[in-house]
Amino acid sequence: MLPPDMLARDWVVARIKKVYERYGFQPLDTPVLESLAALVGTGGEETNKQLFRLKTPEGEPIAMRFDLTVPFARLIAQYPEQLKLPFRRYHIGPVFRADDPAPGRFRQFTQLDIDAAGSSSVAVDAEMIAAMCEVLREIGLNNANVAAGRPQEFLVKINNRKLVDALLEGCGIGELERHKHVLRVVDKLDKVGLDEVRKELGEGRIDTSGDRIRGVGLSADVIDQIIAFVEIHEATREATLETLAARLPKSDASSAALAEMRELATCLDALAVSQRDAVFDPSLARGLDYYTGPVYEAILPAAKVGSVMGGGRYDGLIARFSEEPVPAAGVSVGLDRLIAGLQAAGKLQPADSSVQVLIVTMPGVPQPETLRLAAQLRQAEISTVAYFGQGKPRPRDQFSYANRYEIPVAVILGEDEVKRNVVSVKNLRLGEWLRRNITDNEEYRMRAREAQVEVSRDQLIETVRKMLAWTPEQEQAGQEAK
RNA sequence: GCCAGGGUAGCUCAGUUGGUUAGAGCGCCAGAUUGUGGAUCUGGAGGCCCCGGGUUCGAGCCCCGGCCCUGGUACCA
Repeated sequence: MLPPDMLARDWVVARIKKVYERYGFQPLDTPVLESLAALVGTGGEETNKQLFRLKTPEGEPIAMRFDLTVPFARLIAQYPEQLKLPFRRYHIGPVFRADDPAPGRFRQFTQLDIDAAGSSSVAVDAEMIAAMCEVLREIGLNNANVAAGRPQEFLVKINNRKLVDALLEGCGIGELERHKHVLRVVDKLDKVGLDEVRKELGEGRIDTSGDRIRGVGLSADVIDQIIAFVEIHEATREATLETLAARLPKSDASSAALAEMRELATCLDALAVSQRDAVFDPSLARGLDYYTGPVYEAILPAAKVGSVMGGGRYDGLIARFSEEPVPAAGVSVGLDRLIAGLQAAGKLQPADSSVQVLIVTMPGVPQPETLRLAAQLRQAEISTVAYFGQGKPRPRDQFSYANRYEIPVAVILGEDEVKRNVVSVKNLRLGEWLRRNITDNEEYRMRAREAQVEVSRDQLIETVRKMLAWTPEQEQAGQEAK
């Protein structure tokens, strides 16, 4: 990964960590490799196939982790003495899936997870959702102007496995396989639309490429019931719940699920999670098999990369590693996908480097002079590089270099400057701005030094700082003031 | 797996009914400009036209086979 991508990535990671720590999650790390037994069977058949399998030199079967949730569950189960519950941690690291790579889908990618073990309270789920929204806002997305007609920049969808289960069982669909088939089809709602989903739940349909697609084969009234459930979109989470309550088949399971969602709604309100940022969406279906309650997912509507964050409650997972059942909930951020999405939405300004100052030297200037200058700038926490390229250090090449790496300020140290104990400091962005409309070579060259001042050494830092703070807008305002 | 579209310069792509020396833009390098970048102008480098076979006087282009990529879709009992 080259510097422009790494700079963007580090920026995003730093923002996300800040939010996680604000919510009281502590950092933690685990090995990339886990014993195969720990990973198999935790995420359903799907994930078993996606495992990269290996062997230790001793012949033990191991595999590379496909997410950070399962290693977390293993950890909680393994150290009951050392970890006092409830326990919450965040975790950043690479995960691996032996899948066919697709847009926004990679074989190795980085996840940034938060998880909380040892509480079955929906308050924890609400905090997960609040943290998701806050992360997305912290990296520069917001929905504040949606009312004014601006597009939705992110959306967190919330559903509950228990609701879906109650619906399908109420419709007489008991078997797990058909259950999953229905969810797979419903998941396509955004992509293919209501009519196509309706067909696929019944007899099947012919898709745009002419392929026949096998349907689930449900009867018309069951399909109607599912569609009626899935298409509910009210203005608030509370209103969605009311409509939901009216349309769900009555049963103990459905009233329990509804009660849980009402409580979640109350908690979200208390956390001031905007109705615009996070909605109840009965059509949300999430793949992983271990979810047992609320599930959540974040999308960036402007980018077609799929979901960028996902999570939910998995009260049964830790029990697979220990006698003690431990309830837990968590959220994963697919970092690479999130960054791809931000870029697609034009929300990340790519930078070529984070260097602030280039020291431009002339032939005949002793290197120790240059290094002393660099040290002075670095002392002041200014990121500085001196040009030590091959060949004669022509100033033209050095300015060209600064331009290539978007270094905003040049500090020029020539024989003149050394002799008189001064430096020349040039604001390269201002220089570009001043000469932006010139097409005549003569004039262009004459105005080469316009953005440049000569200062004594003890004014250097102050001068550089001012230039770093420069923006075209500020320049515009200054000009108009005159 | 299936359907569709691709594979030509570092990148994005053009390439006429098959015609001899394969192009453009961007990028890169150099010069105009020996202490001043990005603008402008001039010049230059850079190609197993995916691979193998075939048709033809002649193939980047047509035919057959393969490989790879992209999009869509399915399967993952």
